[in-house]
Amino acid sequence: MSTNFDIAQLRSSCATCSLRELCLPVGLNDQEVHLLGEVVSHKRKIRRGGYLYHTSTKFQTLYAIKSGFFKTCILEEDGRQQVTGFHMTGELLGLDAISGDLHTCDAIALENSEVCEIPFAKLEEISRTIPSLMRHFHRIMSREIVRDHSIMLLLGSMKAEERLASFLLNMSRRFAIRGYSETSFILRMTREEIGSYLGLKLETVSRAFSKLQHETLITVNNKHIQILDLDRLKLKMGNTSCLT
Amino acid sequence: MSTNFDIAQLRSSCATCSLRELCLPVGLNDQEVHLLGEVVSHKRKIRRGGYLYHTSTKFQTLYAIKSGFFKTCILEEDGRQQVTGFHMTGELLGLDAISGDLHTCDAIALENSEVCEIPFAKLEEISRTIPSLMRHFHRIMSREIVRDHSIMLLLGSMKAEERLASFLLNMSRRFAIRGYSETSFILRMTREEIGSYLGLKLETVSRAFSKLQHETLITVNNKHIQILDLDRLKLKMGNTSCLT
DNA sequence: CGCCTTTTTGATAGCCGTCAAATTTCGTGG
DNA sequence: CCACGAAATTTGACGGCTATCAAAAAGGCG
Repeated sequence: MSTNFDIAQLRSSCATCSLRELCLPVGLNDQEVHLLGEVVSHKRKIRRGGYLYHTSTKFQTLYAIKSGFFKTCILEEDGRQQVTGFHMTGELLGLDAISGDLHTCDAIALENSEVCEIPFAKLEEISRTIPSLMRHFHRIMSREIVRDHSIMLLLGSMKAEERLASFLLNMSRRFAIRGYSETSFILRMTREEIGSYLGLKLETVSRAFSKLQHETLITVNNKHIQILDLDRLKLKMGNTSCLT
Repeated sequence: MSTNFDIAQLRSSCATCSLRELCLPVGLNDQEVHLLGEVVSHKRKIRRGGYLYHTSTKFQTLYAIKSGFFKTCILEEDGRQQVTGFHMTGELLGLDAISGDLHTCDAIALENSEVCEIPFAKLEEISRTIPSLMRHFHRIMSREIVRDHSIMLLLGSMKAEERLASFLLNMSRRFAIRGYSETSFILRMTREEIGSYLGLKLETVSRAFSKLQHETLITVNNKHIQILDLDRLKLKMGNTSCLT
């Protein structure tokens, strides 16, 4: 029975996870990954539309997305709302909550999803003995800051079509990294959610889709997007670094 | 002579720095602060208009602002530019560079300034033995992410006047924390830089200043701003959390 | 299959960007 | 300390982009 238990552990641990090279374990050796796996043993399933966490609830664990797709959004008292990000497999959720021990946004599943729970106190603890883990964790936080800066550039200086092109190229690249097609994919979010993320109204997003389609840069079939000319789409947005 | 040296060390170390409660040493005991001080011994002066670092240069050290005022901005190949932040004493610069070992923005002094150099490798090293340092460093990075999210909200959903009100309230609060007046201060940056930060053109910023002045919410004398009614100014921006 | 949500498209209005010119401020050198 | 020129700021007029309002069409879930 001990054997069965070990196998189950192994199965669900970081060591054998297909996302090992995308997620927190990047750069760790086998022994280190094993240690990390013991900290990250617990998992959680979230149904489409369900909340992974709510704003203002206590923060104790980070979450790594094992499968599925999430959005995070902030909601102000006055009703103002904004999607701050869309999140795919291997990405970490909850980094914003470290600063105040409370979640500062809602995380909502856009399809049935599964996450790995990473108790933050334990992560800090073991990262003291695994320098490469600490370093990679710092890189992940820093990358989030860089991402946010490029979204600020987008929101501050791009027109609707440029924003949408930028968004599609970003999606394309992230799908490609995960082994999916970079030119044909299904968007999990609504036009309204895209608009909130890009600082546009849903009608403007819809119009921008139509415009890009008329210019034969993409094909739009509701949520199914096909990119017909990646290079020309990149030109659209002036060769900026497209939401790194 | 050994005595003189020790005194000099002490003088320039974190232990006696007036920003101890604002900066990296928050939450550390005397012994820990002393250790940190040895890592942070080197300082650097930057003249107004000078660069602390350039985009794409190698990253090795973080900087804590000892005195003065900085802006950070990203510059795209196509000429698109955006101010990503204004930075005051006690704040850390360079966090964005951790992810790729290269600086992703320019940091420029808006007045004669002095910074403390924090070799990042050494910071990671000693934070392994000082858990409270590691924790606070994580909080600082996380806070940067939260700040960026609130700027995204601002850029994505606020009108010009609301953005400016939000910006002024943010400045006000940060001056107050540092012991300066929260209702009367000198802005170090130009209208164009404010506009770049807020996703507006300089003329629009100027008009928004005039509008707020006509409504007797503030008094504007070029770079000198006086806030006449903090509460009404907060109402202006719909009680959002004003660039936390 | 039917209802509800999402998306598309059109018409109109308002905010902000652009262009322009006058005025003030600031930095430099005499 | 003053004077000059460059830079920054303010204000006006106009146009374009996007929000808003509205209605129809398409898609999805029970």
